[in-house]
Amino acid sequence: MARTKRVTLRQVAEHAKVSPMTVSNFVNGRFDLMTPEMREKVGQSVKVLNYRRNFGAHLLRTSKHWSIGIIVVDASDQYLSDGYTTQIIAGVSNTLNANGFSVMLQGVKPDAFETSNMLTNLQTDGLCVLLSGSEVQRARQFEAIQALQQPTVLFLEAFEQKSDLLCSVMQDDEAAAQRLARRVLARGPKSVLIVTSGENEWAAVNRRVAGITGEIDSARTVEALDIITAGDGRQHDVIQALEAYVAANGYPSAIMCINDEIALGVLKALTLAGRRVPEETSVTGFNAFGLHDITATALTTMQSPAYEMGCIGAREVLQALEKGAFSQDVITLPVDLIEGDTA
Amino acid sequence: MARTKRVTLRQVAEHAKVSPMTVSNFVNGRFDLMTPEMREKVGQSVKVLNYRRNFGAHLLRTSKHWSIGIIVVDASDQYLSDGYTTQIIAGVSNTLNANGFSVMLQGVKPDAFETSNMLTNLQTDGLCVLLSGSEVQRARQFEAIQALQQPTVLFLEAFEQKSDLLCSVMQDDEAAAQRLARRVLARGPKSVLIVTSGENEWAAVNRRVAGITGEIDSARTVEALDIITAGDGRQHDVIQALEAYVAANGYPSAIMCINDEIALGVLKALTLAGRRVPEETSVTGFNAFGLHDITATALTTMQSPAYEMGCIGAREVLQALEKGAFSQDVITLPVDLIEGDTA
DNA sequence: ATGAAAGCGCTAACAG
DNA sequence: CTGTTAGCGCTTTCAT
Repeated sequence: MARTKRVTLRQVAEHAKVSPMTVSNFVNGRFDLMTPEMREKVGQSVKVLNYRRNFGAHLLRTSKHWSIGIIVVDASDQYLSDGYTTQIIAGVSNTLNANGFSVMLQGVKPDAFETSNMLTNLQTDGLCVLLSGSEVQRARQFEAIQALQQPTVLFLEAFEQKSDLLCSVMQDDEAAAQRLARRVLARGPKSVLIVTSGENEWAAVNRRVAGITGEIDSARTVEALDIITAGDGRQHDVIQALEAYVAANGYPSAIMCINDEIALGVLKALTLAGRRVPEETSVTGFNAFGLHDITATALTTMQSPAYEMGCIGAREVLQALEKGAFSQDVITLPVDLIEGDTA
Repeated sequence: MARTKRVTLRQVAEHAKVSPMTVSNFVNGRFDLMTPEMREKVGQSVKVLNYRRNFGAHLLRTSKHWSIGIIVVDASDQYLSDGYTTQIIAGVSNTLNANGFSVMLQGVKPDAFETSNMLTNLQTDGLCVLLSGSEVQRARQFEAIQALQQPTVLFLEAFEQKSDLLCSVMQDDEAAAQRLARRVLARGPKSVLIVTSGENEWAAVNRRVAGITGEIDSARTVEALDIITAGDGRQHDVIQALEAYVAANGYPSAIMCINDEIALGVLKALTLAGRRVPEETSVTGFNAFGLHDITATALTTMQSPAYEMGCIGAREVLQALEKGAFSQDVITLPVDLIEGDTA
């Protein structure tokens, strides 16, 4: 790594024949502390020498990292395979980058959270976190975050315990699930099957299930309501789980899936079995990620404001860093219904 | 941000009643420079005081950031919407994190590359880059990278100009395209249509087109070979572009799409038009991202080793940082055929 | 409006 | 094996 040594502030000062302090002021935009000629002169030298401040020295002095960490807790190495996650990250990173902050990204397994180098190295000013795992694991993750004493935005999840350093940004999963359930109920289904997956246990998934079952229970028109977990939620598992269910119980009149990927798997299984959708069995997804209309019959699903959530979360961290407090404890965004043809 | 001041190395030294240097040695794992008792004593103090080294001071002294930047050049804000990209990033970040490095991520518009804060702030030891844009733009991006003098891994792209600081990690798009074309040619199509998109101009796309056309030309069995560009490659554009083409030329006997998303759009259009696949028209995709078998007839496509490419690229940067040179200029990985039912 | 002095927390180099 | 010295490049503070 024989990199040529970088130009220092002092060298610029010598070049411009001023004191280092004036150069520092120039670099930091404090132009009111110098005459226009001075400013011009120093500006020239900075440009000529291609000066860039040494980040380490700056950091040592100011202890501001200008960096926000994004931690994605996921059971799989492929922690960016979910469109929901990536949209949030895109929103967060674009907003932060536009404000001069850099973004550190790390995917972590649920039980490795506390020991991840994002948490141990502490090179950030704040955090954005997507938790997952069992309730116990999530609680431990939550504790680890609190111990850091950094302003943190928690996506998709809110904890009882409030703090000035914590802000939750979520979508209204329960209301969305209710909305979707109402749409399904309009067809007067006798039986409803909910399909979830066990790969990642998101708090949001529980809220969706709660929303659906609540709405169905209070309607009192559905005779049978079952819930199955389809392995890790991929194609193969979904089809297999559905086949097993159908073999024992016959086809339900409606299948509500906890996300679009599962719904597409269900849709395929039904199509292959020659079952008409939605006439014989209606199907719904959740959290459209751009491929809901890829099938011949477009999937009925919910459109989450993921990118926007990312932007909002990022703005909240920035505000917390600037003003010392988030604007709110919990920010909940509405979810839109995509009126497809499967329910 | 009234954060309690962090414990310093000096304080640990006082607590353990040793010199700061010994603590430093302890923290940096140089245990051979101290007696076991010393090591034990310092270890206790470090744990009791919950000491963590000040990153700024460490950086100022060593000028090692322990950080690698990933830059994704994309025309859209949604720079993480492509499964190919996200798999590469997952591979890169997991590998780097496992080796104690953190990862900085930034999405950049093609013409904002040089001014992105990743390039101007220079807080990284090395870079991993996914370029896109017109040839002129990509050339400019390439120049900007060279100016940084940091070891850089270029994904999906290789430039003429070689350098010790540069390494390309790619998949063999041309060979893969040829392989796929041979599969298509086996059905003896009279006419072939290639569908690309204009959203991002990846160098890889050009190689795929070259592979397909080369194979078809040399076979001399196809009467008509056309290429169309379907807007930004989304559903709507694809269907519209295909309809326009068909209205003018009729249905081709084979449609080869430059990626899976386009292929799924084509598949939908054909299904809706009642055209049988692959009997009347065969269809192929490229770069399967997990949804190739979501449709009733599984898509014939190519499986790229994206995650692995990410891991390999990351290992190369690490090696370049350690030993001062990459293992190779260009690393090319093979692409596997996924034998679906659409071609 | 400009400059000089001091020190942030750490580690390389050397002395004991 | 342990300690001392010096200084990385910058900015805060205070003096001019």
